[in-house]
Amino acid sequence: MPPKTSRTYTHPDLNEVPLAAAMQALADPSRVAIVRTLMADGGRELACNEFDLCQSKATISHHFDILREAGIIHTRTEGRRCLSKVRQGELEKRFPGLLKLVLAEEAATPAKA
Amino acid sequence: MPPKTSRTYTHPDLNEVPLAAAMQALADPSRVAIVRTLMADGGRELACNEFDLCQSKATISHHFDILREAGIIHTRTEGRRCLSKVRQGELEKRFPGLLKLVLAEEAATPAKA
DNA sequence: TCGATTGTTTGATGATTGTCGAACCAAAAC
DNA sequence: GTTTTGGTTCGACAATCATCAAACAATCGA
Repeated sequence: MPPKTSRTYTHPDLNEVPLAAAMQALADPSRVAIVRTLMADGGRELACNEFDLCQSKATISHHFDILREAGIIHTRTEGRRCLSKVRQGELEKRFPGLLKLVLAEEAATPAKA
Repeated sequence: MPPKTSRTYTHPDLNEVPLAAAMQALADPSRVAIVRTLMADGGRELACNEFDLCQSKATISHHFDILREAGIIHTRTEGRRCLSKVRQGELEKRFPGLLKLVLAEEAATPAKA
């Protein structure tokens, strides 16, 4: 039986998302860490509490909001968990190479960053 | 005879610039407009007052600072003008595809952006 | 039904960012 | 030498952003 009032998330049409919004979302270290963790092993779906972020639950929730609103991740609820994954295909189509840049940067990041 | 104390600008080694800094710099509409104007006709060098930005001189100076510090543009003085151009080659090498994304976005920008 | 878990929302705080006018500096034009 | 022009710096302000504690909501487990 479907849940009564379970959370549903709205996801923008990526064609409606400006590049600046995606860049703004990916300019924050915490959000980049989220995306990289999701993209490990080719891409997977993870729940909010499966990240090693050392931040409050409110902050993490906030960051997932921003990534969702920028069209970078897709989120669905399963029981009391919310599961998110990167919208790889659509993202690549809308912003070719952006995700690759972000993933490549992990290896290239200067020590002081 | 070389000028006494003419402005000289320092430019970061692009290998020292994190992707997040470049993205942050390019997430602002004014700075993106600057980059696009510089890149029109394949790339050119322009002075600060050759942009149609409708902002105060202090604000424009501020935006050029950020682009320079993010390693996106190179600036030199010529008389009382400062001339800037996009560091295309180095930028493409360090962040492959980033500039292309920014330039492609102009055509693709949703009406409401 | 109650307790635990996952996640959201609210309101607040501090930091960061974009903006500007005014004052200032350097070079060119007169 | 003075005026004009291009650009920088300073200090201030408003907006935005990242952060959190506390309270709350929905679901699962006992």
